[in-house]
Amino acid sequence: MSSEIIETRSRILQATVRMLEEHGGRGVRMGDIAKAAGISRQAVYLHFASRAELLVAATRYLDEVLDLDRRLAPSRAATSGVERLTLYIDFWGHYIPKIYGVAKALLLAQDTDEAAAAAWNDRMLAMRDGCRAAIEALHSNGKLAPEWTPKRATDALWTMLLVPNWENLTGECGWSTRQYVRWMKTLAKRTFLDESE
Amino acid sequence: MSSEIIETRSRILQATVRMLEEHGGRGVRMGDIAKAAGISRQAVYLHFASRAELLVAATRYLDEVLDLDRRLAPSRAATSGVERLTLYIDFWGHYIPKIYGVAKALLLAQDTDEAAAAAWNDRMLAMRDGCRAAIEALHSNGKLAPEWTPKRATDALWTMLLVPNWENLTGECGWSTRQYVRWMKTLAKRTFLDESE
DNA sequence: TGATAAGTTGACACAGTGTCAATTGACACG
DNA sequence: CGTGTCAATTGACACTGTGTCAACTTATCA
Repeated sequence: MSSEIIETRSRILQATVRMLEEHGGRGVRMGDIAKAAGISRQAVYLHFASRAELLVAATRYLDEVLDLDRRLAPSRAATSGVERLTLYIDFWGHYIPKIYGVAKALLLAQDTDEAAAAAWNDRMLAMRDGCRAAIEALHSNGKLAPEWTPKRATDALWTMLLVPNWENLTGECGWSTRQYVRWMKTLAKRTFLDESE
Repeated sequence: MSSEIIETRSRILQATVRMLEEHGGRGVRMGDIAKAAGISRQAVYLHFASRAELLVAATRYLDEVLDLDRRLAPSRAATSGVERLTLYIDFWGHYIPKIYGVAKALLLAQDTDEAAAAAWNDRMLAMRDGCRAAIEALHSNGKLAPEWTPKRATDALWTMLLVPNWENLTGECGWSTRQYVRWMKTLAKRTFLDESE
């Protein structure tokens, strides 16, 4: 039955997400995932053509489970540029830890896997688009500090919000995600906001 | 002769650096390096026990060739905290592109290789220490903005200067290293400097 | 009863790292 | 002149993980 196909498929995806979260995205093999899903390694290949494809599907699955659209809604509904900016940072900052395992695995797979690299890239470009929208909103409110063009401000905001920055601050430096988010908001406001008036 | 040993060893290191630079640190195999050095793959193992060890040696070799100490001297000789901070960013910002190939390879090897992960970590901790010294200098000048403790300011500066940020801005965003350095300096001054007085 | 489709088992190709043993070739020393 | 030493070579091989293939099982639907 097709409902069983779907069931197995999502058991695999659940197992993938769980394993990657548990191991910080490192050293999780196809066989480990299969075992965690209670099926044979080969059965995984009946549903996903390659490890990269599985990882990509897992990120999509996570987006769905975590209801990405609902989380994005507040920043999209913001009435001012500043609000949009801070709400977007809020969203993304709290989203990173939830997807970190899968994201890290995808990031590491870039080394050997062209498809994984492309998928990660796509993902980051989507995030960039959120940054662009926030900066654009600020700009059309006339609140973007004059030294910035929208393009360069987008570059800068995007880079600030990259996963490795969160990873370093919360991992190596011991910051909480809450502290991370607070700093990113302050930094973004100080950097991009035109205070004159 | 021991001079020949040294000669071969450094031919390997040169080849390693060259190959990694050419390929952005990706997909360079032991055999490729051997071929580039004009010896057999096995001969590489006569000088370096593993790929990770070779990569670590290559970073040390590069530090020597590029005269790390000389480059570090200006910031160490700075007379004020602000000067120390900006000169350190100058140093590091211009150093990254020179070591990028090797650094990226080490970063990617973290996935499979424990030793590579440890080596990269060491490296980053050394960089952190430079950040700490700059922040400390600022602090003892009474110029560190009051909302920062030295530890948290060090965390923040260190994270800002991480390789992936340079990678993203110069790679994906098309910034020049000069633009990158300029922005990092501005950002650091705005963020950490106490302007009151 | 028989077709279809998911899943299982086990074998295998392939790439890349690292190991091992036997051999070559140069050079130094008595 | 012969001998020992040592870097380097060649070729074989173990190991790990991904991905493929073929034969077989099981359940469901018609």
